[in-house]
This record gives sequence, C-alpha cells and structure tokens, in this order.
Amino acid sequence: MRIATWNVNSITARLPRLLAWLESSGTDVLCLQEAKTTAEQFPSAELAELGYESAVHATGRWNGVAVVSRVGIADVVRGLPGDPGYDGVVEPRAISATCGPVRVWSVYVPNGREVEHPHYVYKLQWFEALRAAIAGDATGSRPFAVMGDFNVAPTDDDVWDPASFEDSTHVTPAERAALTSLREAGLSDVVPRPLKYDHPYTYWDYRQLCFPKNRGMRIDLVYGNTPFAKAVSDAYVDREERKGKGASDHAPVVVDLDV
DNA sequence: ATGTCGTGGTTACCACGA
Repeated sequence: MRIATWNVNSITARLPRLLAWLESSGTDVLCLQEAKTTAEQFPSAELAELGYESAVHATGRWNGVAVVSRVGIADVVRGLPGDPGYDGVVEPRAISATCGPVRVWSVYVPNGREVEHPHYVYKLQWFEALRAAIAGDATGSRPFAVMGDFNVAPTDDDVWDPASFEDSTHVTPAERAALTSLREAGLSDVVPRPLKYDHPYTYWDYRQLCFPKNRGMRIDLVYGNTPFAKAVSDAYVDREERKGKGASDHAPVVVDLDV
C-alpha cells in the first residue's frame, strides 16, 4: 500500500496537479493539509471519479485537512479532542480515519508565527492535545501514523541554514521537545529519502528562489507506531511535484507499506 | 528586497497568512 502526506496549499488551486499526481504516483491513501476551502466546496466528486473517497474537515479560507483513500475510509473523527483553539476559534487542523489496515491522522500543526507570539503558545498547546489524542493508538498493534505538516524541523539537519533560523519558530527546543514527546508516546520518525541532494526537505518557500537554491526544510513528517514503522519498505520526498507552474510550496512525502 | 503564492473582501487593489 502506498500512503502519502501533502500540504497542497489550496486544493482548489492544486486540483489539476493533485488528480494527475494521485494517478501517476499510484497513491492509495493521501493525508492532505491546507485545503483552504469548505467541506461543501471540497472536490469530492472529482476525486470520486478517480475512485477515491474523501473524509474532509474544512471550514473556509484557512487550514482544512482531509484523508483521501481508494482502500476505504471508516471511523472518521474530525478535530482533535482537547484542541485549545486560537483566539476563541477551534480550527480544522486534524482528521483521523481508518483506511484498510491502517489508521491515520492528517494534521496541520499551527505555524506559531514568532516565538513571542500567542500563536507559538497555541502551537505548543496543540501539540500536547495531539500527544494525548494519539496515546492509545501509538502503542496499539494496528499500523498507525500521524502524518502532516508539523511545522517543526526535527533537527538542525532538517533546515537549509540553521544559523538563519536563530530565534525563529520551527527549530526551538520547545517545539522539538513536542516531537520528542510524540516519540516517547510510541511513534517514530519515518524519514524519507531525498530524490536529489542530501536532505529530504519537504518545503521550500515560494520567495527568494528557495526551491532552485534548495533552501528547504523538512517539516512534513510521518510519525508511525512500531507496526507501521516495521511495515515501511520505502519512503521518499517527491520533489518533482514542487517544480513548475502551479506547484504547492510543499512536496508530497510518499511511504510504501507491506501491509 | 518586504523578492511569492493563495484567499476573500473592502475587488481591476488590499490585508492576511505562510
């Protein structure tokens, strides 16, 4: 089975590429983030024509997550239990579902904006709610993974220039400690291989020619429990999908499982 | 360079988020 995660940065803007990519990559299950649309306007019909069912949690121009599957979708849960919300609003940043033999969460972790910003506090609180939510599945016998845009680079090796990220979000000890907590809960980082260059970056800012210069970050992660991790036969970042006109600023992370 | 995208509202530009 082939499972992937991809921050599409608007499913409306990305639809032609998304449909083509699903077919060309042979992906069975996709966790997607930043749908940037409502559940009503989500292109479920177009995906259904390709044989995919969609489970969607989306409310408008910001955020929005989904699981798209051609191996079934069951037991859908929309939202994170205990989600702290931001500024009084609980945002659509998490959805979980069982797709064939695997249970997955598709997550879009808050960005944090700046270390001194309230959004950074929200980010850390949100991680704690995620940790609590996945505790049972993380130690279970069924293959399970949290997949998505974590907005944290796990190590300095996961950013193109650690020095330029001093005092920035995405690399702070507290954010990395949140990832450590997820690993201590029973998950492990399924690190994909890069198709080019030395680092499996998954995100390159649209600005400043970051992609051609390979100024990237690995912030789209696959955190799987032991049964999931043991089933992994390959994992890679499809950087081809970051190329050209109409690309998202994130590339898909693709994982092959023997399940 | 605050260098690019994408969205929706206050629309043939702006503000916001990333």
